[in-house]
Amino acid sequence: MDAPERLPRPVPDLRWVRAPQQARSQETLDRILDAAEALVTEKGFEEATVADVARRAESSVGAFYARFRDKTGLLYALHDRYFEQAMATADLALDPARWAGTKIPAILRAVVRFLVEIYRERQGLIRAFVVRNQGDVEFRARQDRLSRSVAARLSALLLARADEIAHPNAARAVGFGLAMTVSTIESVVLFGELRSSELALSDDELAAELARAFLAYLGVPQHNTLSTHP
Amino acid sequence: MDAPERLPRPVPDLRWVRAPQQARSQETLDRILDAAEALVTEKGFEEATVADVARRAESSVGAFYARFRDKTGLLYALHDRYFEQAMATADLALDPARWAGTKIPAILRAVVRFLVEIYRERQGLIRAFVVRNQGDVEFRARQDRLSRSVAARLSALLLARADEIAHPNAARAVGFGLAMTVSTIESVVLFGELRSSELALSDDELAAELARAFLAYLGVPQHNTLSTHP
DNA sequence: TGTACATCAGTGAACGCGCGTTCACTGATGTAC
DNA sequence: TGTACATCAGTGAACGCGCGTTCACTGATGTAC
Repeated sequence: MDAPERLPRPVPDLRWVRAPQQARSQETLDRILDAAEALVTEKGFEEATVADVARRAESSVGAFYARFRDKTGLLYALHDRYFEQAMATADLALDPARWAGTKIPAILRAVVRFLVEIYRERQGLIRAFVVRNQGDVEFRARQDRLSRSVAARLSALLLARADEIAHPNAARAVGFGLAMTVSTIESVVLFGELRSSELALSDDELAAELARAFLAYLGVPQHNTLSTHP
Repeated sequence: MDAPERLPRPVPDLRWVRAPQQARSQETLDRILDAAEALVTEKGFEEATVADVARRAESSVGAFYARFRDKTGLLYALHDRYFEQAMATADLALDPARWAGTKIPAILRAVVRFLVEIYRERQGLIRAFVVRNQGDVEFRARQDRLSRSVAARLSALLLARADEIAHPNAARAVGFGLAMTVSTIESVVLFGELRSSELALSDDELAAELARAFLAYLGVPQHNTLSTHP
């Protein structure tokens, strides 16, 4: 769920990183990646200087370039780590077995709340990715793979319950509804839309309204909350 | 509606521009602003060089700095022009008189379609503003003023018809629904979300789905399209 | 167990590029008398 | 109607700063014999 920590460290399938040959350099690489993630989280990718990263990792600029082709390679490597975690998380969270016997409202409420939580927890890093999407086609393609995979899993779950959906085109509705949800989470959580208005919402309220909207859009009847199973 | 053209040119309330004293320099300023808008539209603000702008305006870098404190002043001036137009447009489009006797579904369908059109027409410029919002607090405040004003006008319109709305908190629903709508338009139109997926939508379809979602979320019954007045 | 040599890692000063900003100078417009 | 002077506009080469990237060099680790 909040996966950044100590997984067996899925060394990012190294297209963006020159493979270390000794344990020593593997450690350096780890320190660089961790330092970079922290800095990018704090100040964004453009604002995080290679020298910054090196210093924070208690390494050196030269060591950095021994591992990465260029500064972009770093962001790609960070995205690789994130990508692995996110995919694994989505697999778990959207596993059909897990939701057997559950109706759409309960599923969607849980999923939406979960999305809000993840975006909140990893705000800085995800923001850096989203910002990068503007203008880096290659990078957008990678993000697309992730969101499409999440969409596919969610679709499978919901379309298996298509009888609850009144929208004339259930497949489109699921996809578009998810897109609306994610877009809104991005504006609100990542970029603080609404923050200063009298409409400021807590994360719980945000999740509740998003779920309500999604369900209404699908045309799924919403029993006035409360019961999680019928 | 597509207002960039020849309004009496509301010379941007000149906090960001040093006022010209002669007709000649006024013309130069106009050329610079037009050139800048074109370039920013094409390549974004960061990517548009001061030298680029000067060249395109058939002016010079020095002339540029005779008018603008710095490069940022230029974006602010462009936003001033846009802001004036957008406010005027919103005033017209959301004037209560104009919608007297019309029910919520017809209003929302029109407004959403209109928003999609505007974002499509002025894609490049608006994208530049949105991108700038990430990281320039001052700038975000300006954008906020605009969106809040639009929200207020739309709220007035819809809350006057609150009896059509089933959502338990109509005011919040209108505000949040608009936020969802705008966020989604930004992702889809400005940043090409969904473009490559099998979910790719035309602008008409996008507007239709957005309106459907907004109405469903508000809890406004949707007579199967067709009739515009009751 | 030691010695020689090759490769891997790491260091940080120096380089260079892009771009915003300045500045010394030329020309145009306006005003005074 | 002209002349002198002040201010406004405009020009573009030169400056300087930030930052990514390179490179000559030192030290550590591994391998051969």
